[in-house]
Amino acid sequence: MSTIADVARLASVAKATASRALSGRGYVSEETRTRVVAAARTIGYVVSPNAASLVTGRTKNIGVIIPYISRWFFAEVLESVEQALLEQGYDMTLYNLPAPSPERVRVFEYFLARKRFDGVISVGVELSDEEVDHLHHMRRPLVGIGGPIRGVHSIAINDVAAARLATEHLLSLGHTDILHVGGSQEEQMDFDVHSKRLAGFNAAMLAAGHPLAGTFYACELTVPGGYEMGRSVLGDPRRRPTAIFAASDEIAIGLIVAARELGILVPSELSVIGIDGHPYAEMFRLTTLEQHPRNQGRLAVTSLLADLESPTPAPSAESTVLPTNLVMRSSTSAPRPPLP
Amino acid sequence: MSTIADVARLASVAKATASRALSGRGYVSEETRTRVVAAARTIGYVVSPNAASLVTGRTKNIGVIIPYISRWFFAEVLESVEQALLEQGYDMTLYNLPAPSPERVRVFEYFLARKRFDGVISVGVELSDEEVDHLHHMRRPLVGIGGPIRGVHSIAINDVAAARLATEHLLSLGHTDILHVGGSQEEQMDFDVHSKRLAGFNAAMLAAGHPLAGTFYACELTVPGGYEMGRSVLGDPRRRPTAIFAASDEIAIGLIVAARELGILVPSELSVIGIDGHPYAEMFRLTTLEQHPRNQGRLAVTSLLADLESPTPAPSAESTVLPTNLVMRSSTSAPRPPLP
DNA sequence: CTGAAAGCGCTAACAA
DNA sequence: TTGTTAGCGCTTTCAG
Repeated sequence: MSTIADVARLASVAKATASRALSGRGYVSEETRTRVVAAARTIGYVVSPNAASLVTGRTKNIGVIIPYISRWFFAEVLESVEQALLEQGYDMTLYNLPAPSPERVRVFEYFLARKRFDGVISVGVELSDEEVDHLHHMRRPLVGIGGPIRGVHSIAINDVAAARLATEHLLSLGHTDILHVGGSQEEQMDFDVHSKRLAGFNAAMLAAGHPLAGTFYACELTVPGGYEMGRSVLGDPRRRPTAIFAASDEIAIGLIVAARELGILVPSELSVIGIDGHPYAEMFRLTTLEQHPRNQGRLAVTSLLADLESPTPAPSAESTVLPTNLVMRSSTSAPRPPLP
Repeated sequence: MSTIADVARLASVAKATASRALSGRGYVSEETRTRVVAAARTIGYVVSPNAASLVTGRTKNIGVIIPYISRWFFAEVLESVEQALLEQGYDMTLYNLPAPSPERVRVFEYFLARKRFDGVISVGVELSDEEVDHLHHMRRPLVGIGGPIRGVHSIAINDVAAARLATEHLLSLGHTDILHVGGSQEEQMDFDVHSKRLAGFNAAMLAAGHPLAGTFYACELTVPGGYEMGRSVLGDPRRRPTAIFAASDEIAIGLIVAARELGILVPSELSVIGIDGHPYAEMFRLTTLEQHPRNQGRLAVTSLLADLESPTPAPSAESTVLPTNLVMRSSTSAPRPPLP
């Protein structure tokens, strides 16, 4: 593998000049620049970012921590982040951390601590005070997606408001017998997403004067999770609701599959609304609140790289939540209220 | 950020000794080792892998190229690769390359060319001769998943055999009117997966003496893709098959959703078999050939790291295909032949 | 077993 | 505009 010394020799200049010519920093005459570039091409020279970062302190590498890869929302965020970073010439190093674990400690204390990254994006991970300190201690920008992180910018939707909006949509259609199927209140996701969505649902129901008793069912936030819950809760025609607000599209899809198996027509006999904007929504006649994960990903990258350019004094105490766009997408055949 | 010099000073040893003590390479008395380690702990020292790799040539970082993140199979591979690498103390840098594009060229000529990686794992990407040369030129191990790569080890299933096996399963149940829904023959995926699976299907059908005309339909390899195809091909009762072999579980799921919407009972009126081992298989009464993506991922990592330890002389001309386990998983209610 | 010194590949001062 | 020099943080000879 050739070094910049080889390039310099071939172009008959000093290493420093070759460096300036190739990196674009500092003055080089147009003529020598072309000579250096030509030399680099002929021997197939590519800078060693390791060596460069040793002296510049910049690695052109961003660390990303994320709890799931195969859930739709997270996969979309990841794709958009990777794409945005690549466009800007950055590498993305990925850490997949499903739950608090020994591995997680190791990632924070070892992997993230080695000045290998110019910055870190934390996707859907609620960091402990200690972890935030660890990260801040490195004096590198940090951006969050999915909820606030002390002292840094983050991108998130307002979960309470989203849940409330979704529920109000069902209420406005005339539904009164509405269920919420969401994540377990005992096993919270990070940022208490489960309880926030439940809170939004409850608020809307109470405001409309409906009782809350027996309106909430907890399941895993996956399609099979929603399916199982659907089988058990929709089986009994007497206690069957006319509408369900699901905490995620994946749950909603599972519910719809179960409903159809039980001979319940969706949406005419059962309206289902979810959150995310999942690409399967249309084929399942699902109404959903789009969460625009790709936008969130790009926004995070933009914000992080901006911080890198001009080290903004980190927002002191509270984090900045940039609310994302929330668009209600009604599917081809809109949910209908129960026939009188 | 503290350096090894700080540690050395605090422990009253030379930098070299501190280095030996912390890395475990070279002789250090048990007593000084503990002193050095203690010193490192107190000031929170973590090695800079960049600086270390500059002298050792090892980066403890593996590059991964993958065409999709949100498709189930790829997400699973990614998760398992990341996990296996982390266990071994390696970072994973991810490049998401959906299609041949200018971006792709840049990744190979720039990002992968900068000796930032100890090795590369290529998941489901068929590399051009030029790209393989690029990679080999770096004299770093390379492992493939999904199909052969010239001169290196790779992990893959036998697509022709898998398709044939799936089709034979349907034939053995007594089906004669079988369709294959798979990827377009014009827009091949890498490694010609589409045509291989079609070939396997055709072989089984011919062997059983069935005509091929009108048995193949092409769609996108996604759930909505399968759904659309299902709507159009299952709509007409006269030309409806009794069984379908889908090239992927995602297609199969889409087909089943469409079938159910059209009032076709699955599996009693329509048997569907797919490939992958998707977690939704059971709830959709789908029979599937498991492809064990997580095993493939771990196998790739093991193979790569082994190559790293003892630089095996690359398998000269042809690549080694380690066939993966192929298990047929029958769902709760098995596909049945058409009633006579 | 430990220390001193050299140097990995590169860029940033500073001179020229 | 270019060259010289120093040094980023670490590991590795090579002496001791």
